[in-house]
Amino acid sequence: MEAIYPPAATALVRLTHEVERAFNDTSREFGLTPQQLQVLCVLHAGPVGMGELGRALHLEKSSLTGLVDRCERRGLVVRIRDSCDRRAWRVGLTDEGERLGEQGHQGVVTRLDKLTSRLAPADQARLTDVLTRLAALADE
Amino acid sequence: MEAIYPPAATALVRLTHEVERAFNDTSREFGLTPQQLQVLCVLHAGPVGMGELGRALHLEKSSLTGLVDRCERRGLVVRIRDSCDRRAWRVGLTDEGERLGEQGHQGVVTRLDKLTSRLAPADQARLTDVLTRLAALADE
DNA sequence: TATTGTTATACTCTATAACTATA
DNA sequence: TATAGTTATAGAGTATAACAATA
Repeated sequence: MEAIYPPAATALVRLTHEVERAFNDTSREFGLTPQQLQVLCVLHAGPVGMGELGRALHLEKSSLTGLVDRCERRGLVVRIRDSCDRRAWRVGLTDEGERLGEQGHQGVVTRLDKLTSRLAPADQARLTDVLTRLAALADE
Repeated sequence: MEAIYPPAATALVRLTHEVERAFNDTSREFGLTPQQLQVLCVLHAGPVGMGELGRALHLEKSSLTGLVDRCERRGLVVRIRDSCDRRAWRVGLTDEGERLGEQGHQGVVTRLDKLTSRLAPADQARLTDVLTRLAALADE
């Protein structure tokens, strides 16, 4: 697969596989799906509306309905009526969701750190610096 | 989501979303699923056995059977009997699979280049350098 | 006996279209 | 009329377990 990508894209795609692997392995370790772990990560910052959650995850609203349903059924999240708009819901973590989100996050970070820590310290600093700058561009 | 990751892992995860988005958008543009495009990318280097393909994609063998079935049904790949082992199959691209693989690859690269090209030239060089080194570590 | 791959089964994930309820 | 979210439906993706054929 590497051969057909130019350098920067090659490496980005290659590393994406590692991040996906970290998410797959970690979520499985805690009896979650990768998508459920994603939800827990997004909600760690606090409850959000379904619309906002869907945009964060790049999902159609009906896809999100199902995902939140399954998360709720597993006791990870709860739907709370929006106090201002009776059509809307906010989604927040349960204690269990908070706990698994923390542990899952830690598992992903640990796996990724295990990889990046093998770089020379100067390279680690450069990696963080350039990636952070690139991530900022992607956010604009 | 950013808030709970330390710098390097944060940016890696954030950029993974961009790569996934590039794959999602591109594959959709060509009427493929992201997983099917992945298969085309792996097979671009030449036919491989089911076992090797499964390892490359980190899939259980039964999952791969289904994925290859659907790719075959769409005319993207063909199964060819292994000449040495009558239990085994090799999977290769059809002309259509080759064509869509090329175009899909180009679409992903174009999207990612559009992002990285916004970095200063010196940063682009640093990005490629460090990411390539990190990818090499992940391959060991 | 061990290995290669498929089948059977059960979920999860996702999108499109149609719908309900509220704004 | 427009928006927030759900339901109905269909297909894709994945894993586990049991199985067939070959080594």
